[in-house]
Amino acid sequence: MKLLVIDGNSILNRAFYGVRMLTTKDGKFTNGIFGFMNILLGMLEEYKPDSVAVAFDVKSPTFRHKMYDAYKGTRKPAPSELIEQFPTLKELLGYLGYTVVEKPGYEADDILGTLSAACGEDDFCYIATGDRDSLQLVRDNVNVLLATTKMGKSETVRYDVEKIKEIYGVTPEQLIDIKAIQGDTSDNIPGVAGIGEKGAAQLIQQFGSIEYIYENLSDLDIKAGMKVKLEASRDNAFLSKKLGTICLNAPVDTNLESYIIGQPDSAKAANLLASLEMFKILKRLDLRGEAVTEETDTKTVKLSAIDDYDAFYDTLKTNGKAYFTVKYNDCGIEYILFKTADGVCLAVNNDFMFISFVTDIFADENIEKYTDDSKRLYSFCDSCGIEVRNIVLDTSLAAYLLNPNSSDYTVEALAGAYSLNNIKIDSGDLNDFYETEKGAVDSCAALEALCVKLSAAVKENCQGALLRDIELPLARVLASMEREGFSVDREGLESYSDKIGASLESSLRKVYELAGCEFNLNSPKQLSDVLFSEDKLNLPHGKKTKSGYSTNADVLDSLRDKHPIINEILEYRALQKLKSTYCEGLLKVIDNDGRIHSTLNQTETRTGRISSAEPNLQNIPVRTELGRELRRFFNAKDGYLLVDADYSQIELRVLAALADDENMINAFISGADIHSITASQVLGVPLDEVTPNDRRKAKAVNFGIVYGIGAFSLSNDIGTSVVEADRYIKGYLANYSGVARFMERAKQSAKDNGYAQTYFGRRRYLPELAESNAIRRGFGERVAMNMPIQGTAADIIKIAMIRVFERLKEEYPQAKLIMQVHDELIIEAPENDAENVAALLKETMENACELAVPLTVEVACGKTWYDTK
DNA sequence: TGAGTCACG
DNA sequence: ACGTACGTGACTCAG
Repeated sequence: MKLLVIDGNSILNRAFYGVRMLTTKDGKFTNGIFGFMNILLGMLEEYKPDSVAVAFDVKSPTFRHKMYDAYKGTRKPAPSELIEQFPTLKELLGYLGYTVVEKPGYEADDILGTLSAACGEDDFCYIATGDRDSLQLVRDNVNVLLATTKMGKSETVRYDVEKIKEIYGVTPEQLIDIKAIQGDTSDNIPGVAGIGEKGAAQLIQQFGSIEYIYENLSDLDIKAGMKVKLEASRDNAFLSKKLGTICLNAPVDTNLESYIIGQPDSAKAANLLASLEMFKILKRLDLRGEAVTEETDTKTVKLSAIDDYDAFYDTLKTNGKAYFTVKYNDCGIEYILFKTADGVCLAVNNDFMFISFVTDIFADENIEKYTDDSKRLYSFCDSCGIEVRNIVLDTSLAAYLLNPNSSDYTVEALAGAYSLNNIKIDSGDLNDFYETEKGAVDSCAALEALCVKLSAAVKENCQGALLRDIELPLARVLASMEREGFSVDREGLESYSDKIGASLESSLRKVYELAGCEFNLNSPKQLSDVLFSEDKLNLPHGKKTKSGYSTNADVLDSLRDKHPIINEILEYRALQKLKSTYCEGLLKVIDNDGRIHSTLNQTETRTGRISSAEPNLQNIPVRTELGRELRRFFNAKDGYLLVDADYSQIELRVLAALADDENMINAFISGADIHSITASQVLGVPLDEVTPNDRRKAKAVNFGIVYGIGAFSLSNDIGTSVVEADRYIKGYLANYSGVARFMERAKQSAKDNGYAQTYFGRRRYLPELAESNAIRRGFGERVAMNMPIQGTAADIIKIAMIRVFERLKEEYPQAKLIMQVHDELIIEAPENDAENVAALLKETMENACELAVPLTVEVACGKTWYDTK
């Protein structure tokens, strides 16, 4: 019999602290269970036991923290986030067929000991724990699998008798004697006062046991000082040995047969895992098949090839709905899978009929389309002139609205999330196809049911309009923007790159000279060594990071006048960034058409913004002149101009409106500079007496408020004392009392609902608000205040994008929207249309949303992006 | 792969 | 006593 005995408390503890905080959408904490299952599954795969017992302490679990305990002499109770995971884990283990063993009055340790001792000659026992104390249980047929969590990755190390000998130089039983001398404050084991780890180990290595040592104490070759210590703690040493010995005869069932892995209750296990949103684990356990037979109704779906396109089209027309997924390859569409009432139907792109078939279907206004990646579909269809009409659901967009705190919106993941991944495929003649395209077929089989669930959930959340009027139409706009791309002057960028490269080299040489040595300046670690080591420049160091002292711009800035090297390093950093990220990075991604086509992600951010990647065109430099020069190479093609418009202070205006703050609303209506007005009101001075410095501070507070500011950070930002920063904030909130009330309301509402939301009903779930860790809870509160503001602004510009796109198509079809930078839109328009397009753009953006404050837009035309500012 | 840094709104 | 403003993406080093 091969037995795996797990110290449930210890492994769950390790897992909890080793895995980043995870929660389900409704706020249940799951990171410990997740880590536990990963460790368990890893062990099951590696050691293949036929019996499994999981031991738990019955008393409430504690958080063992040696440093803390050494100081306090007690144990800190485990946080509620961990405690609440115990019952669920036990339930799950039960469903999976593993025996949970608990005995009041006994610790998990004792159960491990007892079960391992119950193993006979023909048995083998693995003990899984994170606690080194259990190493004393190792025998010829008992190994300990010690789980350690290093940098979020769990690793288990197997200890057998030899490994113990190698590491500790003693037998497993002698570990008890070492500990009896050494003691352990966290376990209240006194040990011998004055002798620690090293001394204890040496004594036992040399003499074997405390019994032998004390029986022959006077004769042994031990230093006199140590003998005195030993003598003084004689009673404690024997007491400690007793305390440190793990019990081998706890009153638990020692018949190993009882622990043979039982038949899992697959349905319950699958349901529980699904409710914990652990789809990876679910998949790894492969519970799919059996889960179906139990309680959910079995669905077998037939996979067949469409042989008659016309007949198939007719059935779609009759239904008025088409559920489909598309597989693309280099040449276009490889095949399409349709989910119908009868099953999954395959249309392969292998004849001329196929294209006319899909063209007709996609363009058919009367067929509602349900699919999984509408942006890609629009993009492909645009590229070959196929119309796409009436997409009513995109699973990724719906799921993103339901919960943006996710990173995987594939149908596969979503089917898992909604427990729809238990559909069997009857592949018939298409067995070969199914073998190679299993994932796609399984996904399509779940598509219809998934759409039903997602639609219902969106409706329940009152997010139907958000989906229908914003996200779905936006996908088409983004597809077009990606396809259009941004024209770039390659030669100009190359020569700029050379120029930067030359400065970079000379800058590097100057740094080496000033440092008196050569090193890798790109390595913060090496730089920190050069700057702060006593034998190098020995500059005063600031805050520390995990791997040394920070060398970031803030720190360096404060050292500017301490050493001439600092300026040069900052210069080097700036140049290096321009060269590697912007010159080389951008040159690499200029397409054959001379344009850069970045990807605009619609389901990436938690606030509802879109993001740009490969390359990111939303962070092209603008704040320094040298960086801003880069924008000269982003241009309009021949005969065209760029039309660039950006919202003025959109987030503050949204805040004023959401907060319904009369003061702030009037400030915006007056049309004067908001930062100056703020300074004037908060300081109680007339508007024309506001100094630039006052304005600068007010501006910092205005920004900070949007982020859920604290006095500390503000003081850092504007270079005043924390006390003074606090005064600013207090004054600000007293003046804008509506804003103060809004912030409280936002926090309370997020706490009550579990999520923050925008004006348009976009949600962001905030499990952080339920955490006991004050730092993380504070973060949750700041997000609760920020998300409605940032998110509402994001919603507004999305609406503007859709309207601008539609109007351009109608009125100036040659002008194209090509870029969005959160509060800025860029159009490439024919020179002759540019002025009109500029007016259209400004008007559409300003009227995207009716708020209590006006939205104002500044617009400019130019040949390059640089020229539009 | 994660940490550190820095570009943008 | 803690750590310290929201949201992104890319590059580099080092284990």
